[in-house]
Amino acid sequence: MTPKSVKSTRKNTEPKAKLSRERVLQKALEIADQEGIQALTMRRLAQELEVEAMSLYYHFANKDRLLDGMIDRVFAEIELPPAGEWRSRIRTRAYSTRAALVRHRWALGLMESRTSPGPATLRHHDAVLECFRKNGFSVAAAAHAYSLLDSYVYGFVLQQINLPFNTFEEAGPAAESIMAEVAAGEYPYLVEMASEHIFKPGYDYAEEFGIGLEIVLDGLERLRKAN
Amino acid sequence: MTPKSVKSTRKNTEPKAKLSRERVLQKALEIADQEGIQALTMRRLAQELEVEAMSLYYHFANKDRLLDGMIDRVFAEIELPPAGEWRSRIRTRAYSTRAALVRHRWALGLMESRTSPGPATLRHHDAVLECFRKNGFSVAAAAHAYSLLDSYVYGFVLQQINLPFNTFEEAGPAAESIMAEVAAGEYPYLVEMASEHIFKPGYDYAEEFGIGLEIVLDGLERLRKAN
DNA sequence: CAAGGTAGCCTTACGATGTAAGATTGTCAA
DNA sequence: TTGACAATCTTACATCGTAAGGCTACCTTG
Repeated sequence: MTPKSVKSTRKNTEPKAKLSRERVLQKALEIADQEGIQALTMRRLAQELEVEAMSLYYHFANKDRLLDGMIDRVFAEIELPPAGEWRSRIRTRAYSTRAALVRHRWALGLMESRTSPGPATLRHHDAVLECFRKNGFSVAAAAHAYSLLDSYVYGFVLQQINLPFNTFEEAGPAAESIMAEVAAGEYPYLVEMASEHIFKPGYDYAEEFGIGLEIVLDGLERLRKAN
Repeated sequence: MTPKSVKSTRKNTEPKAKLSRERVLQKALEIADQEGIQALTMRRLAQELEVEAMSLYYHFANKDRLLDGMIDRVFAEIELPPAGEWRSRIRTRAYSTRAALVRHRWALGLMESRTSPGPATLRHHDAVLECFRKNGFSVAAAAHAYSLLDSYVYGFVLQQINLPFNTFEEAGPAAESIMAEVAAGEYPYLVEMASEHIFKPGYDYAEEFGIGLEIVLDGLERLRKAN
């Protein structure tokens, strides 16, 4: 099947690596990661792969299927430690999920509207459920736990991505334009929060993640015991 | 061609309502709510307003500014009860937020990439912070609380929207195609969850919301006491 | 070997989209 | 009357996803 032998005889110019689902997905991820999802057009993607746009349609029915595939790749990056205490395994998974979604900032926005999960996604969900079920969670409790956990993780990333800045250091320029609207005295509590908490050296919103996560994990523990 | 050569100051037989930021936003919400955000094009919007597409650009610099305005309208719909115990006020707000985001399913997807909050958004955040600060939350605790609370709410809605179905009743048709992929025995815990919990009469994922929310509120209470 | 099938990529074309540039009109103050 | 400004329209263009079909090299089958 693999035409390894390039016996094209004469004038076989150069490489022209063959197209494949994987190669297309790989390049699509690169473009979206580096330049944003709006930079990912079929023509642009094809160009980077040294092909014409319509060639992509041999491997993907349409752009939506391509996006589905990209989402599945992101889920494949999320790791669930194979062994250990359930709480630390779930914690690791939560951090891993956040890392993947921040690494691929376009992924969350794509999840809305995309309702057909790929194999990596299904496999992942199954593994998490297994972790719950084998550690004292009833079926119902596992459902509650999963819902709470993922809601928190997804929601946190959504907010983190929307933030105009993450750390105090990079806030500098943005801070002024924001404060300009805000400082008129209309939003006293936002001003308080900004000046006394957020606009302080060393502040990093990402660190909030761990605080909320431990609270969520405590909640999961109670779900586990309750049933 | 437009026979609107109205004599002068007198209003004619309802000739043509004037365009305005508010009227444009209103119609944009209607279209997006009823037919999805992809149906909202400048031409379509203009048509519904009985106007040409380019006329919209007098009121909005570009489509992104229009979308910003729409998001702000959604935030304006979220209510925070003006009085009462903090826990019940925050609970009400959480339900109200979820309702608004489900009513306008396109809103969450738009929030990614939109980083300039409108006045209603700022006002809303300010009111919530006030509620925390006046009820024993330190500045830091209020920051943690807000992060956790909104992460949960946004994340839950994100999942709810992505679900192919919400209740058992509407699951019927979709269930089969899903189970077809899944039933091969590769995902035993997903199958268990589906058959023993989700695919049961009366199941409604939306009800999970309250369960997780109370756990989150318990967490907030502990944040409040801790500092 | 020839004949035909098929996998994989390309060419051309079309309708839809956001919006730049500038023309046109209605209204009102001077 | 004039002129200015606010609000809307006309025209045009680059870019997008993708439908329809063509081309070519390889493989199978006789």
